[in-house]
Amino acid sequence: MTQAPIRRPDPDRRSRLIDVALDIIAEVGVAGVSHRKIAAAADVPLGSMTYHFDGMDDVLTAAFTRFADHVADEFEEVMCRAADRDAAVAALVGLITELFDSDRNLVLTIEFYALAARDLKFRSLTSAWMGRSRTALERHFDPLTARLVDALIEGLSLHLALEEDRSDRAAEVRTAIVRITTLPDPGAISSS
Amino acid sequence: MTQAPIRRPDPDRRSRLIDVALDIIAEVGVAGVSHRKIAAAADVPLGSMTYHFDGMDDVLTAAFTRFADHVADEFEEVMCRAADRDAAVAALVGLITELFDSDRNLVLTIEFYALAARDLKFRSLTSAWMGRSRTALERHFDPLTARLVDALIEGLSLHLALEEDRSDRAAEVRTAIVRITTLPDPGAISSS
Amino acid sequence: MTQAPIRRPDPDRRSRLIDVALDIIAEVGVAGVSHRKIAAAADVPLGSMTYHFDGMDDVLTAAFTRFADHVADEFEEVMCRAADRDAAVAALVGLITELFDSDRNLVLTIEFYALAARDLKFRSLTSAWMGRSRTALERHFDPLTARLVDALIEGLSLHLALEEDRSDRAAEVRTAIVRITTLPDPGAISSS
Amino acid sequence: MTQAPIRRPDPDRRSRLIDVALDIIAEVGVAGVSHRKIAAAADVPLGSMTYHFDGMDDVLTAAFTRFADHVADEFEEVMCRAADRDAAVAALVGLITELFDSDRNLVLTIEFYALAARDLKFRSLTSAWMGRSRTALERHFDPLTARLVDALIEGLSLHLALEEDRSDRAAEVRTAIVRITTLPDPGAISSS
DNA sequence: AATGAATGAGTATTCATTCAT
DNA sequence: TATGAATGAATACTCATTCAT
Repeated sequence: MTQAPIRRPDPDRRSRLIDVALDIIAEVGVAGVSHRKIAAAADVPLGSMTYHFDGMDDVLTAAFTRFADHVADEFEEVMCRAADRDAAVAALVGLITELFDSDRNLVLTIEFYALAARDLKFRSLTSAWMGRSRTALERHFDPLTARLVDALIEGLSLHLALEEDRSDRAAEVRTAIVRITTLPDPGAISSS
Repeated sequence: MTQAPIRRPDPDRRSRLIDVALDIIAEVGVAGVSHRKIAAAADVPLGSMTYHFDGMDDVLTAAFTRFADHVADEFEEVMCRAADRDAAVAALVGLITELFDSDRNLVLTIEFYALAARDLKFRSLTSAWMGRSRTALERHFDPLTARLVDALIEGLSLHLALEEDRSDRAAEVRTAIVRITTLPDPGAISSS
Repeated sequence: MTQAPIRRPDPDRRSRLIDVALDIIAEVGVAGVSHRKIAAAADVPLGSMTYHFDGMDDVLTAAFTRFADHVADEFEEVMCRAADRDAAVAALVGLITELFDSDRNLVLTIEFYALAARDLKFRSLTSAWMGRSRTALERHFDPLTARLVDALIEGLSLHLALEEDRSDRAAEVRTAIVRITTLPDPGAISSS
Repeated sequence: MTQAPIRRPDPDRRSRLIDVALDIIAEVGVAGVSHRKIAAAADVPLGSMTYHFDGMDDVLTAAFTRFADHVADEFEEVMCRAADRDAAVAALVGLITELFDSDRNLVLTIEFYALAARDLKFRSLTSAWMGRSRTALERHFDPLTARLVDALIEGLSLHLALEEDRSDRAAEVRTAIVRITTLPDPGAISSS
C-alpha cells in the first residue's frame, strides 16, 4: 500500500530557499551553512536542495546575488532621493549608521567579501555590486570621489560594527564623509 | 601486533601548528579549515591537534591573535619610523598598496573580521587590534583623525583587493589619505 | 573518479538494525556498543546508522523498547495460559529458571536497568515494562502480591544468574514464590 | 610489570583515585568512565592513571571491590546489631528503603551487576559479595531463607528505585520480608 | 517533478596507552 | 618515581550528493 505523496505546489520554492539560505548564513556564516540546515529551516525535504541548486556554490551565488541586489537597490534609491550634494552626504551618514545597525547586514556583507577574497568565482559579484554603488554615488560626486566614498563607507561600517564602544557614531561618520568629499584647496598641503 | 609509534619530541609544535593554521585559513578560509588539514599540512598526527588545542575555537583564537599581533607590530614599526606627518601619509599609502598586495593578508583579515562579526567571542581580538592601530596612528594624527584613517585603510584595502581593475592605486590611495587627514578650512563647506 | 555506490533498497533496515543492536548490547554491553559495531554486524554502511536513528540514545531507546515488549509479551502469554493460581506459580518457576537461562536475556535486562538507573530518560521504559508485568500477574494475584512477586522475580533471576553454583534452582525458586504469595495467618507473626 | 604490594610510596593516591572512580561511575556509568575523567576529577596527571592501574579493568576491579566491601561491611554491622529475628526484619526494611535511597548506591550496584553479567572476570567479586550478605543473614535465618531474603532485597531495591511512584515503600517492603521469612504452616497451601 | 532512502567521505573530539625525561 | 607529550585508533555525528521511485 503505497502512501500518496503529499504534493505541495510551491512555485516560489527556489526563491524561498534563497531567503532562508541568507538567514542561515547570517546566523552561522558560510563556514556553517549546509544543505541540511537550509532545508530544515525552510521545512523542505533535503533532496529539494540538490534539485533546485547545482551545489553549494550555486546556493551561495544565488544568495549573495540577491543580497547584493537588495542592498544596491536600497542604496540607489537613497541616492536618487537626495536632491543635492549636501543631502547625499546626510543620506550616507544615515545609511552607515543605520543600515549596518543590524548584525544581519554586517555579517552577510563580510561573509560575502570573505568569500570573494578567497574564491575568484565570486569576485565578479562583488565587482558588480561596487559598480552599482559607485554609479549611484556619481549622481552627486565625481568618479574619483565616488570610489573613495564607497571605500570609506565599507571601512567605517566595519569598524563601527566591530568595535565595542558605539557612542558618537553619527558625528564621526559625518566628519569622515565631509572630509573625503572635500576637494582640498590647491596648495593647502605640501606634496612629498 | 601493535606497532611502536614513532614519537618525535617537538617542543615548538603548538607554535608551528598556529602558523600552519594561518596558511590553511588563508587558503580555504575559516569555512574550510579543519583539524585534519592543519595536521596533514604540518605533518603531525591528527591527535596532536586536540592535544595542543582545546578545540577549533582555540585554534582560531590562537591563529588570529598571532596574525593580528604580527600585522600590528609591522604597523607600529612603520608609524614609528615615519619622522613627521607627511612621512606618515606616505607610509600609509605604501602599506595599503603593498601590505595587502598578497592575497594572504587580505583573506586573513576578512576572514578574521567575518569571524568577529558572527561570533562575539572573537570581537575582543579585533577590538584590541584596532586599538593598537589607532594608538600607532595617534603618533601623527589627532584621535578622531586616527580613527577615521584606520577605517579608511580598511575600506580602501578591501575595495582595492576585491575589484578586478587594479590600476592607478597609489594615486587614489594618496588622495584618500590626504583628504581624510585634512582638517577642513572653516567655512569651506556648508554645514547642514 | 567517484565510484557508483551500490545502493540496496532495504525497507526493514531500521528494524533489522534494532535487532542487531540488541545482539551487540548483549555481547559487549551498553558500555561497548557503538554505531560502527552495529553497522558492521548488520553489514550496513556506517552512515546508515545516523540516517535511521537520531543518535545513540535513539538506538538504545528503540532496542530496549523492543526487548521489553518482547519479554513482556512472552510473560503475558504465559500468565494467560495459566489456568489457576497454582499453575501460575508453576509457570513463574519455569520462567525464572528458564527464561534467564540464556545470558542474553540476563545481560540485556541488567544493562537496561543500569541505563534506567543512570539516566531518567529511560526510566519511563522500565516503568512501562514493570507495569505490564504486574498487570499480567494480577490475573492471579492481588495487586500487592503482584508487585512483590515481580520484584522477587527480578532478585531471584539476578542472583541465580550471577552466582556460580547453579544447583537446585527450581526447588529454591518454588519455595520463594510460594512464600511471597502466601498471605500470612493473622497473628502468626508479631508486628513491631 | 607486576605490582609491588609493599613498596607504595604514595599509598593515598591510588586509594583516592579509586574513590573518584566510583564517583565517576555513579555519574556516567561504566559506559562513560575513562582514565581522563578520573584523572581530571582527582586533579591528577593522566599518566598517573596508567601508573597506578594496569588498565581499565584494574580500575573497575579495585573500585567495585571497594564498593562491595563497603556495602557488605555496613550490612554485616546492621545484622550484628539486630538482637533477634524481628529486629533483623526491621533492620532489613530500613536498609532497603534507606540504603538505596541515594541514586549513587543504586547506580553503582546495577553497574556492578551489569559488569558481572557481561564479563566472567568480575563474577567472583559479586559471588563474594553475595556470600558475605548471606553469611550475615544466617545469623538470624536458616541458609535457604537467607538466600531468598538476599535475592528479595535485590529485587525490591531495584524495583523501588526504578519505579516513579515511590509511596508506601516501607509497608510494602515489610510485607515482603515477612512473607519470605515465614515458614508456611503445613497444609496452608495446596502443593501441586 | 519531486523526494525518501541511502552512502561514503569527512567532521571534531575522546580515548588508552606508550615513552622520554 | 612520576609525568607531560605524544599517538593512532576509535568515537558520534554531519555532510553533499546520488538514485529509484
